Amino acid sequence: MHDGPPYANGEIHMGTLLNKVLKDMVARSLSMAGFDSPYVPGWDCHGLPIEHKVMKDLGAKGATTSHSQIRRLCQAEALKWVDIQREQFVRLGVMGDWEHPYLTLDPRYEAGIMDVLAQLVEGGYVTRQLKPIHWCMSDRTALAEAELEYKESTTPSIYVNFRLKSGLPTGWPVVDGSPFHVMIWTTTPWTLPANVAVAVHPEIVYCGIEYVDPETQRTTRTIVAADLVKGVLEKGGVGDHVELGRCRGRELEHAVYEHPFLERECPIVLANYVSVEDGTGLVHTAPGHGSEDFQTGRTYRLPVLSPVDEGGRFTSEAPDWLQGLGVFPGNKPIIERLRSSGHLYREAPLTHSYPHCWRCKKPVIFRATEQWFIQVDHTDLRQRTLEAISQARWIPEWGQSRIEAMVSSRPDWCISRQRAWGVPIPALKCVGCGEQVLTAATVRHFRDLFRREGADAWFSRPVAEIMPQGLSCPRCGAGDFQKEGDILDVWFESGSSHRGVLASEFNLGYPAFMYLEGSDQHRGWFQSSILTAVATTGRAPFETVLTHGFVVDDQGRKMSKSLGNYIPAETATAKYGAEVLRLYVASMDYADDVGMSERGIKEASESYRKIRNTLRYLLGNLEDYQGFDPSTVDPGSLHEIDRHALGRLNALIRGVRAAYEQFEFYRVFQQIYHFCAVELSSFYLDVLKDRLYAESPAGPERQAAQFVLAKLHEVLTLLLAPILPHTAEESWDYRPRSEGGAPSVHLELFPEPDPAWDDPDRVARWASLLEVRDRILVELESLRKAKQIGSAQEARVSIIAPDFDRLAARTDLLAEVCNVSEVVVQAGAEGSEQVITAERSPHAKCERCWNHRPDVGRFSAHPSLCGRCLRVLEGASAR
RNA sequence: GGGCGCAUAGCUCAGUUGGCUAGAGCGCACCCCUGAUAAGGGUGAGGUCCGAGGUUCGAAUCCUCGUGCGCCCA
Repeated sequence: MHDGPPYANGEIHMGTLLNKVLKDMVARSLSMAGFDSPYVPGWDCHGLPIEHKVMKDLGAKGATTSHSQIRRLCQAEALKWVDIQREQFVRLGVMGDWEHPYLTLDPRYEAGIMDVLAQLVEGGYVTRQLKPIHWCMSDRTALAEAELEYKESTTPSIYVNFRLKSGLPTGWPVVDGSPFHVMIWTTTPWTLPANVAVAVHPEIVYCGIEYVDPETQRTTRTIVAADLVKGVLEKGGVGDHVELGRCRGRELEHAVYEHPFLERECPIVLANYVSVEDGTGLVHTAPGHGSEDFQTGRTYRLPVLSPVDEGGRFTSEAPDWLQGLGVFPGNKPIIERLRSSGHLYREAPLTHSYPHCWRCKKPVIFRATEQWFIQVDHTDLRQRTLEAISQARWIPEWGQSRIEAMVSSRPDWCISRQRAWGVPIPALKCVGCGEQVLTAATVRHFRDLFRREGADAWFSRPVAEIMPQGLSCPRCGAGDFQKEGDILDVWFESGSSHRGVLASEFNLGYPAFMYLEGSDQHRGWFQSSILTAVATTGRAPFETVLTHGFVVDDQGRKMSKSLGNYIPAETATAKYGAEVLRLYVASMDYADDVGMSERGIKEASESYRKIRNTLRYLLGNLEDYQGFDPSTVDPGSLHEIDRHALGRLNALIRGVRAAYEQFEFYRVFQQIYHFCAVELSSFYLDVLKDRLYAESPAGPERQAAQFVLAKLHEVLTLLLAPILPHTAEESWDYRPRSEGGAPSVHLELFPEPDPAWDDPDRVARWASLLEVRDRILVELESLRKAKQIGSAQEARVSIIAPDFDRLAARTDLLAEVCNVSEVVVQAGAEGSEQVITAERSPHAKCERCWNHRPDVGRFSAHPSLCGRCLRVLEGASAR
């Protein structure tokens, strides 16, 4: 069992609790099934949320605080939560090497990450490509989604006609001198220099129309989504139009248009995100300035243009009339240019939600920058990963199709982040020519450095001290370098745990037997782990992946603080106790989402008390059993019902062990609980009371019963141990000494069924016996309602049965299992119905055992006792 | 909008390849016990098997289309 590291930030929640408890039950049950089942917990310590928290605490000081100092604060923050969460996990009874967890900020772990990276670089997977990211022009920095604030902002909103050169749908009228256009809409005119395509939706219906522009009086032919024609023309003040043709978007694919102010011919492409909610249904596409555009660009191999520098000014790649201008001021000349060239259909200001920088509050832009990528299709990595996926076991099975779909369609993996709190990508930039040096040899050099000094060395020490000696630029041969500032995606870090934890340091073995996480990790950790593992080792880092659903409330809605259905794990544990919460987790089928509620926890408490009280009763009646050797009990002295109980216990052992093997803890719970409540509490233990309380304390009758009680106690305690570790341990401590065994129940193995108690004939006999019992109990109930009796012992049952011979032999047993004082059977006519009647016993009640017996009163020395009790008492006094 | 799932009693779960009046435990109601007592026992009432179509002699079960909820994307 390899632990997927939770994020070291904040209190644990019910989802964390669910995950950790399930892992613990897996690890403990495997241990008791005879496996070596170590568990090394881990924590994910780097990443934006922690850095974000630290920066917020720093406030204005943040801007002037050094990277190294920020990193020190982040580390303190992460370690603080590691301690808090560790305490909470221990409190939940999760068994693991808590003194030696793995932390992603541990230098040994960081070295493991570098080791994986070196191998990927060596294999040629790692490349540098342009990718658009959120960029603050004022702070000159990349921003993560969490660092954006969405506010209302007013921008120009323009409709532009791009002249179509070819690809008009067949059948549409072609007129010389009156070309068709495609009309696009955008609120960021400044991105038009980077326009390389127009996207349409394959299924949306588009209309070719002809209208007269009210301003220029020019007749124009253009294409707009059919649903938007009316609105678009109204906005432009156009009265009439003529429809010239209709087509689906897919018919427009590969048509070619001319860029409105650059010498560039661009294609119409298809994209599923295009909608008719606003605009024209045709989307201006600039892969350098938008995330979706970038994806579409990858599909169609479009160039990623981003003629904008760090300060948000147009570069020399932009037309000369824009160079040096800021992007927002650039809107105006672009619009004027479009107007004068006749491409502009309409312009108006629009106020809409727009992302702003969390720190300087200014609007941000999308700007393409160079990022490090892992190429998913290099040397067939995607196919090899899919193959590895098919060789792992996925529980539930649909997890496989889920991750397969994701891996099949995932883009290249961008592994660089422009942050402070993480493990650096140790790329060196040649001061002379700007070449980025990142080779397997340099990465391994830094791996060794990080192992010695930690990744902080990258940030705190000058490049000359830490760079490989004698390194020269492979392109220009110069020897001066500077450190690049990017860090690795945290998914790369945790996804490397198979190296830093499984394959080294902790001696856990590779691959892991199991990864067990929530189903969201099909996109997260499972995927980052298997990709890096297949690329570096050729195989999956796990044999089995078990996933669980999410914690929802009792109505199936997600838990959130704002909905008011949130149950804090910490307070629930304090209020109800770890064992109750563990039992609650165990009682539900985690493959689906698990519904949790205060009421549900209360019900789990009830179940827990029933189980606990059953164990307590067993122990209570074994009080004098210490030192007694069960092996001296003659199996022949066991009653029929004792053998029945042990047979049922065999069935329980088999059922529960099978459920553990399938990790179906709710079946473990259902079976154990049912056994405690139905087989024991309401039946066997109730029936046993006469022997336990009234028979001679050390006599064979009572000792036979105690023999069974000890067995029941031992088996139940062992079977419960993975789910209720504290309760089981406590119960184990009180077991009869003669049972021997390990000092802790958690060092024991699961019990085996004893074939001596298997008897198919007995099972059949008891099935019919219990049917008769059910009918007797109904009769007793009507007698009770009639106020004839209170307890069953006050009753005498008469049965008139056609199968007299079979039943007559069992009258004692019937009386025993029904707790009545007497059962009498009479022969009935052949083929007649069985008739059961009950009445108040005519006999006197024995003061000692409370049975109503005919011989009560016959013994002058003890007129209130029955013969059995008199014998017991005389035996006791004779001693 | 797309991918993957889930839906049987108030709750947690059964319900084989379609085949008895859809089951169990808990909870609930009522009753009993007072030698498991912040316990124990008994009886009983609870179901539009998410909905609508379809296949079939027969559907909780198979098919189609929906609805609701969840995770991941967009």
